[in-house]
Amino acid sequence: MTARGKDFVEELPGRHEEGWYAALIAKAELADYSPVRGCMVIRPYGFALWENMQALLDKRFKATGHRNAYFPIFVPESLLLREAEHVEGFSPQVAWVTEAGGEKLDERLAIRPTSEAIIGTMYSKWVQSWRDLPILINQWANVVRWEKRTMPFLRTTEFLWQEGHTAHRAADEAQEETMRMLEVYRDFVETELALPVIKGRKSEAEKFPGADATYTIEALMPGGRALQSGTSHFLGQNFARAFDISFQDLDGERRLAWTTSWGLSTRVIGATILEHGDDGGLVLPPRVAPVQVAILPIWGGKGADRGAVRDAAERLQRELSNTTRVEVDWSEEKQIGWKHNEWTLRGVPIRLELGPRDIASEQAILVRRDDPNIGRPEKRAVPWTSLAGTIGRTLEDAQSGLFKRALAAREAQTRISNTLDEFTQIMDGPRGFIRAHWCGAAVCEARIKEKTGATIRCLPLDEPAEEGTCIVDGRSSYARALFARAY
RNA sequence: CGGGGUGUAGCGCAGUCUGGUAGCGCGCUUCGUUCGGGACGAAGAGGCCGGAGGUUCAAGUCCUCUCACCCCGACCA
Repeated sequence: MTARGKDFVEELPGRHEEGWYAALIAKAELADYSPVRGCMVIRPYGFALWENMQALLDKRFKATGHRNAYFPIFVPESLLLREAEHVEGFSPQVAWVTEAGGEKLDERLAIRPTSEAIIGTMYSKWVQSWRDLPILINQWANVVRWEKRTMPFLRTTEFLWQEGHTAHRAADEAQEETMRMLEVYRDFVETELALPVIKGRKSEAEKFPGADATYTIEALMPGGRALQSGTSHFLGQNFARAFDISFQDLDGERRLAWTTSWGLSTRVIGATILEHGDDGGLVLPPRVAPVQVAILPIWGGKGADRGAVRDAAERLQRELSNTTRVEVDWSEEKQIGWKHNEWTLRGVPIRLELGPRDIASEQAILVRRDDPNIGRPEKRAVPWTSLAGTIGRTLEDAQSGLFKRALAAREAQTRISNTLDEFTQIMDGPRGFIRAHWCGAAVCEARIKEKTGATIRCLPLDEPAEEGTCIVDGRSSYARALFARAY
């Protein structure tokens, strides 16, 4: 690496250094801090990433029979108070509107921290007969939760997400829906974001306020901390009871509906950045990258034929744009080294260099962002005629490569522990996932959290049955729980 | 909300102890030379020193109060 190249890398803290994440978000222009505490501005490049994620997820929602709708951002206090556990869980985080139109409001309005209350109220009006069920609705929205400590994308006061809310005639149907959407999340996050996750059920202490059961997909970030990346809740009849979502069944009996809710937020953008990024900056999974291929024209020195380079770049852009998201860096002032670093920082999966020498031999130089050798990656000459095919295969290869790399990293950071002492040592050191026996008692869970900072991320669904004893009190356990410090 | 830290040009910082004309690097503008991994020269533009009050002939610097952000904890998608 040249001295200059090194200077560039030094501008960005190393992958495992303090400040890497925040500096990267700023430099790659994903987001910026706003004048509002804890709220960030998602900049066009970051928003394009979110739009790609939305499109891929929304397609899955539609394919599983859901439709989109939109509900108000304000929730009257009386509605929020209907479900006891729900209020208790969310009230410390709620922002209230108490005054509007120059007058104090008779009833204050919550800015939604989640929409079960307002949606449940509407479902109550819409459901009369068993024929009205199921209701399968999703909304893309913003919500506000007054967090004490914020971090771009991972935890912000206002964030964007989607929340699905469904109502069903029977418990098993709602339970199936809960699991179906959990699987949709797993598939989305693993396939599109290349983030390996573990599906599981939350413990009583960690479940959604008001739910009978909460299911989650948990990812492990490079720092050895877990990130809850999506949740699906089986709400039982709790909300149906609170909001009177009832219907007359086939047999003439009046019954309460069974409901579910599930959400995934812009937090996954943070997960994608953390998981795949490196010393050079962002590394975006090709399937969601706003720009998949960056064409970097090399204009050549004085007397070089810039027109020929321009024509070739235009031609390649036109051809490739049928199958990929291509952008040409048309700037003529910046030098090629600058451009390389810029597009590296932005995580674009493939860069194509196109200079006078390449024009002569009708080829382009292809460089992969996922090449671990950031400063001087492998450069491959590809003839124009086979470029589209090569790029298609390379993008797929990069996508699966990112997933495999992340999976291997997670496996390397997943440990089995049979004693609390050993558990504590791991949490004081490398952290990561720990699979340990737990008797199911909340006090034992709390004890582990107090001693190590780790919480039960989930009780993995595919965890094999295994007789063991709780690492805290020694009582019997029949499967290992998954522990980690959380983001 | 506790504990620690930082606010000075777009960004990164020095100057504050010991009060006396606002500095440096990068970036930006213009011109010229360069151009296959962050080029070079010349000339420029850009500041209510986070905010409010106070002390003083004089405040970036001292005092009081505030606000914001960052890091570490407790709370959380």
